[in-house]
Amino acid sequence: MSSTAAGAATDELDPRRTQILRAALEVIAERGYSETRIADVAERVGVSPALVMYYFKTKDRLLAEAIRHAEDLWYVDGTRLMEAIPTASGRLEALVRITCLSDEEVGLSSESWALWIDLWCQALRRPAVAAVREEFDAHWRETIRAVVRHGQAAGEFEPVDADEVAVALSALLDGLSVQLALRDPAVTEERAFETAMRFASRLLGFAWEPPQRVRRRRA
Amino acid sequence: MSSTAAGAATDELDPRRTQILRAALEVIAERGYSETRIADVAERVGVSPALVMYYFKTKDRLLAEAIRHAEDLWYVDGTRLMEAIPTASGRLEALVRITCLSDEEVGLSSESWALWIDLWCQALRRPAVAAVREEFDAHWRETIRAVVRHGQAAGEFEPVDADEVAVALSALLDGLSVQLALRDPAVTEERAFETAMRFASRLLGFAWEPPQRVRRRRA
DNA sequence: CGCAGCACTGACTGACTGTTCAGAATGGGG
DNA sequence: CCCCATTCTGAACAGTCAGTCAGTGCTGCG
Repeated sequence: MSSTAAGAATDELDPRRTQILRAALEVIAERGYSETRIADVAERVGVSPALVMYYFKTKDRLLAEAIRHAEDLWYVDGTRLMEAIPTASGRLEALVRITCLSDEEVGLSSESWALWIDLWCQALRRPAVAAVREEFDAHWRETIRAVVRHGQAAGEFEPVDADEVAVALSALLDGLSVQLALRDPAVTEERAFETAMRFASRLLGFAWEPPQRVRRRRA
Repeated sequence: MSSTAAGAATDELDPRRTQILRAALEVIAERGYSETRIADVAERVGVSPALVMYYFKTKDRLLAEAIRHAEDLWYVDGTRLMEAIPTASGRLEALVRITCLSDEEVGLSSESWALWIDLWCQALRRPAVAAVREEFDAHWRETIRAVVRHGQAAGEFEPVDADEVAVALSALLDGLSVQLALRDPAVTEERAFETAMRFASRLLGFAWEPPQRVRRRRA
């Protein structure tokens, strides 16, 4: 999943290290943060548990670095995809799509949202995790804000407060994603996508109509 | 906190039992679901750990019942408060207020949102918890939907799809509450409240202006 | 060759904690 | 007063797991 050419650069630095980090991410996604045992991670890599301790002095450190690693991967893939799109409304739609729809090329939605919720949960009590989370969220809102400003400069969007939009839209996306991650029957991926887009278009005053029942085109 | 006269009825049934449940909720809020030890709960009540096992055969069962207990408390307090308000827009504002603002008489916001995030996290993997969560969320959306329909019947709100509004508004509130629970500096309680209300009023087409800097009145 | 440094392991331990169990206290009914 | 059910406890058990440590194999270098 993900990180096709993304992690290549970091892989060069210390293959074993990033190999362990990736394994840790997989285990976290499967078993949850607090249920992740270093034995699991070691087994997945095919090494002894002691080696994991050799690279990361402690379990906390391993998990913290794994989370940060996931953050990096996500942004490398995400921003690359975004920059390929010219119009602001198109970019915004891409943003919404990668958070709501899982069948995209940037395919980390379903399981990575679980990881995201887990991150929140840990951030409640572990200051180290909280710092990563806040940083990540600030970055995310900044991304939205930039798209909004871009669209406003180009005359695509109305001149509303970009900060306000960023807070509101990111919150809405978070909330919808929680329902998706928990597979709530009341919130399907399409519904989440359309709800978020309707919200965004109304807020920013640009035209947007939901795709017809057919799988949508519109690169 | 909360449950002034609320838990009275259930307290009669088995005082010790509900005493343990309440203690469990406190510990969960402090230490987190997965870090909660039965020894903690026992100590808080002032009994031996074995007694906790005596009432609830297993730890999982204790925690599951504690969550359900919290759910009950929340709704008893919540609906009682809501029914005292006549207008739909007033009710909606009350809904938004009890989720965003912590200094209200229904004072479970700050720490109970932590419990809520924890609930999501556990629901990811434990089917039993997932069931409680889904039921709770469905109930919550139904509450919103009812208020919307009520307002539409009274001509306060525009005739938009009530389901759609319920999904969108509950998602927005969830997302904002996450930021509040994690004490993100970018999202203060007032800001969350105003953002949600602006969203709701725009969506439903009713007039709403943010309160002036002064602490608002308007019962 | 010999040596130093690195990646790596197996076996162990120490702490923690859910759970059990045999039995003590308590209190009401006969 | 005795009996029985209920409530409650202290102590021990058993499993799990992060973290340690002494030592092994390997590689490259002088």
